[in-house]
Amino acid sequence: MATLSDVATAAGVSPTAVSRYLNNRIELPQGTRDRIDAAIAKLDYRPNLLAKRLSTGKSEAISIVTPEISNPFFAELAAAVEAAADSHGYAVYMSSTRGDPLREIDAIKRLQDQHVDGLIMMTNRPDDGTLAALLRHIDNVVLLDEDIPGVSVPKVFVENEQGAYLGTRHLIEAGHRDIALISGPAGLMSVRERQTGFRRAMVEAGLPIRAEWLMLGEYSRAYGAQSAKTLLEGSVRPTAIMACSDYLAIGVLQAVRQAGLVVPDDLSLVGFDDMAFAELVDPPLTTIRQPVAEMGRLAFERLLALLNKTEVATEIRLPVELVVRRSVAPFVSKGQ
Amino acid sequence: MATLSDVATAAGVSPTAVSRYLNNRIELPQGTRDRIDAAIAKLDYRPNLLAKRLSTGKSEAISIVTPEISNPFFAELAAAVEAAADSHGYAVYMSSTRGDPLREIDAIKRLQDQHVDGLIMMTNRPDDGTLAALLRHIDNVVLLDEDIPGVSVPKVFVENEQGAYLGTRHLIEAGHRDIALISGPAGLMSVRERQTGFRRAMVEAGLPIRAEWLMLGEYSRAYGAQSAKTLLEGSVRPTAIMACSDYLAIGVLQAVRQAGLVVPDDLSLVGFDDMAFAELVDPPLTTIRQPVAEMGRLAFERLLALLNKTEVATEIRLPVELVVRRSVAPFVSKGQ
DNA sequence: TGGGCTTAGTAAAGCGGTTTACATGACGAT
DNA sequence: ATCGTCATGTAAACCGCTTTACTAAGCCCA
Repeated sequence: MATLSDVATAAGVSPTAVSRYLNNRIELPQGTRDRIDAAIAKLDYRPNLLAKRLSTGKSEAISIVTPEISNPFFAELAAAVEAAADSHGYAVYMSSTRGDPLREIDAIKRLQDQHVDGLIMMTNRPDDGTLAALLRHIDNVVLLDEDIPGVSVPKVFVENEQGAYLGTRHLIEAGHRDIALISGPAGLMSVRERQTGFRRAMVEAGLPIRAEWLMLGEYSRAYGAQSAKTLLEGSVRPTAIMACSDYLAIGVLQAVRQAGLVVPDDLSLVGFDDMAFAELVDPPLTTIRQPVAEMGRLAFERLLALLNKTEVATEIRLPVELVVRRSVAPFVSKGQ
Repeated sequence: MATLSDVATAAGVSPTAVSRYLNNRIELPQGTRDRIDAAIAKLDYRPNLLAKRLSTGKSEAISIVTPEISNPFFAELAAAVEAAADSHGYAVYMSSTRGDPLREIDAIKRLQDQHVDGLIMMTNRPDDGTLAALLRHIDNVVLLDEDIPGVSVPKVFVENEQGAYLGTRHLIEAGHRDIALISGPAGLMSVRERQTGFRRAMVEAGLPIRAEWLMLGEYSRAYGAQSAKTLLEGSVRPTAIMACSDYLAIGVLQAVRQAGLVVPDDLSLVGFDDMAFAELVDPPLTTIRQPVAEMGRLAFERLLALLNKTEVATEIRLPVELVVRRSVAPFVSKGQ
């Protein structure tokens, strides 16, 4: 590979001149410019990014940390971030933590190594304070999708409370009164907020909330199935379920089918996320759509602003919307 | 951040000693080792990777190029690669080409910039020779999932021919004789091979292959739906379809439903890939499973071997397997 | 004719490591 | 006493680029 010096020699100028010319830090007469351009073309010179980075201390790269990149929700988020980053000339490192806190910490350390300029962090487990402590002294991080309490960085979330409210109200409007909630781990912001939205809709409609119908566990298909099974085996059955993720909803769907029942005839169901498969399952899932592409793009833009020091740590909330498909049916009283 | 020199000063030795000690290139007496270790701990020294890379010319990072990271198939592949890379201390750059050849070329250039040590490349469009020409002079690339003809690098593919053969034979064994094939773009290796497998099964069973039932287009849901519509509207209808990707199969599923028909009662269907949603759709899809995790892992290992010069350019074929679910029914003749 | 201002550059010191080649002192052997 | 050898390191160049501070030459103007 040709180096900057090679180009300089070939063009009969100093390396400094070439460097400054390439970075628009100097005005050179046409003749000199032509000689440099010719040398670059002839030698097929391409700057060594490593050297550039070492020298400038910037890497023009960011890292995105997801719990699991093979999860379509995070994959879509990552894809949106990547697209935005790419359009600004930033490369993207990715890492899946697979729920391992150590790997989350690793990613943050990489950032400290100046390996990358900034970090977009997604997590899906409640933090015990470790992450918060680590992030407290770092200022080029953006939190996406889920909060880590106690750190003040830009955050891009959705209207979780409103989402659960919309979903629950949709069920209530269909005539349901006995509605259960299935959600993720208790410590998570999204779980708390969605629960609040659920409660608001129920209270507003004057409906009772049964403690044993509030299932908080994890955002997984398995937990959805298990919770649904428990609910269906209870002495009193709900007629509808608000599931706080599509994965949970899929689990419910399978458990219901296994019990020989049918969604929505025997049980109405609303999901959350609107992942690609939501409209492919049977029945197509009524769910709360998160603007995933928008979230990813915005997160990158916040980060970029942060790097350019034009951003203060602020929290953005993106709207969600109810997508009506076919997993909710009007309530028909048992007596009929 | 503390530097190597800081550590050396604190430990009362030269930077050389510290560097060599950290890289196991020198034997030092216990006392010296302890002083260095203490200095590292006290200063919280962490090596600057950029400097290290510039110096060694290695980046301990690879890049993975996918057509679209939000596509679960590629996301799973990427996740597997990432996991393998991570366990060997390699970081992973990701880029989605979104079908843009320019972005594929970009990724290769990044490699040449020594930005990364190696590249795992996935593509899903036939190459017009541009990529092949670019890759011809590069030796740290591994091709995954799909071929680029004319380049001799390690390749990790699946038994495409056998997969389509198994799927088609499964349909034949269920009594079907009128079987259509829906697949991706004509120029692709996987498409060619799967077509061959399909033909082999048909010929073996003495069944005719109708040219108008060979649909080659693209691996997308839309094309699956459109092809199914065409097939259903034809004067003679197939009773079964071999779809060469689960995305295609989903499209078929939707078109069939739209036509007021039912899978598998009116039409049997086999997919290819066994993506996560394959068992979630209605009916759960009988399909050909690709060992995605294995593919990703193996691809990384090939690349690693390549970097260590212990690998010759060889092509690996991974076995696929038929996963029977509920989208295939025995053929019942119309007369009944 | 010399002082100041432009123009068109350059020298050299970093950035933070790695690596090659060499140095110093102690010790054992002759 | 001297030589060779081993143990224990070190000096300095280098990776390829950026950046700060400086300079040489030319020109204008008084």
